[in-house]
Amino acid sequence: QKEPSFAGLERVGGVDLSYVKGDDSRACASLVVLSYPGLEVLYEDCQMVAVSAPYVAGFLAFREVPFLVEAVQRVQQEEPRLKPQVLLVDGNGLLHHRGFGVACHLGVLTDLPCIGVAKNLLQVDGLARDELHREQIRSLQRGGDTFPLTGTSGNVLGMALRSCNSSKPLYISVGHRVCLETAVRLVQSCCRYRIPEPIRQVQKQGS
DNA sequence: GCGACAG
DNA sequence: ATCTTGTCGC
Repeated sequence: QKEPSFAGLERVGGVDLSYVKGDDSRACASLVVLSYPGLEVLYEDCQMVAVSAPYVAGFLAFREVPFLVEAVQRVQQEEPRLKPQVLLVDGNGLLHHRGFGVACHLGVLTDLPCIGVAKNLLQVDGLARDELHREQIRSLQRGGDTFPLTGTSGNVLGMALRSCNSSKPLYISVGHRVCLETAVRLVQSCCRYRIPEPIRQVQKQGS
């Protein structure tokens, strides 16, 4: 995507698993598709699933991705013209211990462009929630302000993004077939509140 | 051994 | 992720 205005982009999706309270094994696997740039809900799907893999930091994909793939297959089967052109995924992409978080898994398995959107920093490759990091967060003055998440290896693993008016940033990383700059710009353009609207709507749908 | 730990 | 208590801002 080289066009600054995202010409041709009409549908942005969000995927999420929301867990039943008090039951670690049952969850609602949800997909929403929003119009772009209007951010109106075009499609919602929620399917109760039995989750078997435990949550282990660094292995989120093995717990969640099978059900997210099924949700993408359902929209393709039932409403193919509403299939999203890009997915915002609750979790990380390249910002991961092994450089391959849930947003990468889902992208490869569905062949859809995917963007990792995490609400908390995954502490990997020297990145830490330390005083330096908190100071970098304080330096983000306005919605859209960013700083790169550069690991000890020297690689830029993602970007911290101040969305809207919230002092707590989002952690954006490449999932699949989207560069980091485009990922940050698209997420920013989907934000009415701190959480970008496709993920906010899918979490509302799940609960 | 202890702390850290996306969702 | 969920739960719980309290605070701030619109």
